[in-house]
Amino acid sequence: MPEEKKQPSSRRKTKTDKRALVIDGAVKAMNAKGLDGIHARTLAARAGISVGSIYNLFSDLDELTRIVNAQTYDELQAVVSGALDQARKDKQTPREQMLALAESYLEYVESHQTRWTAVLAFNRSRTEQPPKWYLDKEISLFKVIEEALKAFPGAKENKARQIHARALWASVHGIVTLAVADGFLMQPIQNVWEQIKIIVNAVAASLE
Amino acid sequence: MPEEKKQPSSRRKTKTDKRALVIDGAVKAMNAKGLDGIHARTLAARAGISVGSIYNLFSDLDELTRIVNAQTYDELQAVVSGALDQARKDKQTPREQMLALAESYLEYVESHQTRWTAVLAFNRSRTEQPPKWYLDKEISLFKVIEEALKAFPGAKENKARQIHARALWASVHGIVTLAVADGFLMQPIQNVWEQIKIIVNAVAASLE
DNA sequence: TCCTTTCGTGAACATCGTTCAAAATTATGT
DNA sequence: ACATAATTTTGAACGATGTTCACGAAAGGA
Repeated sequence: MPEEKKQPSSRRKTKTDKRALVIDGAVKAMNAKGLDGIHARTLAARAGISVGSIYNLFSDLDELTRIVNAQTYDELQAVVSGALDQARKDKQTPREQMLALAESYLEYVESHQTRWTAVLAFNRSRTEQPPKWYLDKEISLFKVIEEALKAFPGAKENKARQIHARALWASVHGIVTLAVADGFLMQPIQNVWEQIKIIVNAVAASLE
Repeated sequence: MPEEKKQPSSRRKTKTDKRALVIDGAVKAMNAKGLDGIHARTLAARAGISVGSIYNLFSDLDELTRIVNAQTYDELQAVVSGALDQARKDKQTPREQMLALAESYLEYVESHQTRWTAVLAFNRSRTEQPPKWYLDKEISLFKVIEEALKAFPGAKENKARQIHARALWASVHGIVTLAVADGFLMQPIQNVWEQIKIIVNAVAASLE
């Protein structure tokens, strides 16, 4: 019989406070220096606690990093689904809605390069399966595209729509990612946007 | 006036030999464990030399890693351009040629997952600009697609062809990469192939 | 107040990439 | 052949890193 965990009010509060403090510092460090900013001793010092306490608040640095990345995912998610809502309100065509979606993604990544590349670099560096709640962040991002696809006549069937959504998402993601990898040096943002239009327009045409 | 460097025959030979030995071990370690297999002490031991000698043969581990990755690039390059040559010999349509190209890429990555994810993870983890010879490996891979695009009527102009090539390459890359990220678990290879066909067919249709 | 439970601490451990002074080896000059 | 110079090899040592853990402090419940 599993006993109920008692939650000492005052102590619990200070604990979540410290967690929030560390997370806040980690977000700032991530914004400034990407993954290289995430170090146990540094973050502990900035939060005014000891190294060991980091491991009382988080199981390891990976968990902390995932929490920070989750915030980035949430932010991006808000931007992207906000763009879709706006496009719908403006009575844009399905194709225009899809383009608006992709554009919002490109804009977000371009103006948050350090944070976003940190997310991608971290995801690639970890070989083990990420926890479910973390995976869901990715998936819900991709669900927005699937939602936008429903407006197309040629994507009525569920299975086909899923595949198309995945293909579109992965493509736009690939284009943006390749561009941000060299800091939009070889590929100025105008070129990137043209590439996105080529793919989205081509796929949209096949669905109209 | 810079004097010519004399190259003592016997010594120089053993030096390149050791380099090759270390590289060979690094390739094997990379195949087996990805980036986690690349460690100075381990590689030194396997090559029968001391830790310090690694730094006599290479400036640092990054250089060694890039050399290993370059071999992977070369291998992939051979596979992909071989696929294009074959498709041309078989008198396939431009669209079929493009599909053959993408398929060869997917097949290579699927059967060399560890090595390929290591390449991508490494490229992302380094923030500094990679050396030119390393960048060229990426570029020459992308040139193959540009070459295949020349067969399309709608891609006669240079500028447009470059953008299309980049868009196609980045898209296929994105699709494959996203799939290999979770080891083809969520996305079985059949799905991945369907996604590729959607993109390539859509773009091909817009160029015919 | 005393006991139990929880939490915070920082020294300690293992491992990493990298450096460097000394030793070993090889080339060069006579 | 020998001595000297140049080069290479070595492994101990350095500074960081993530993580652990025994111990002491703090807080809760009786």
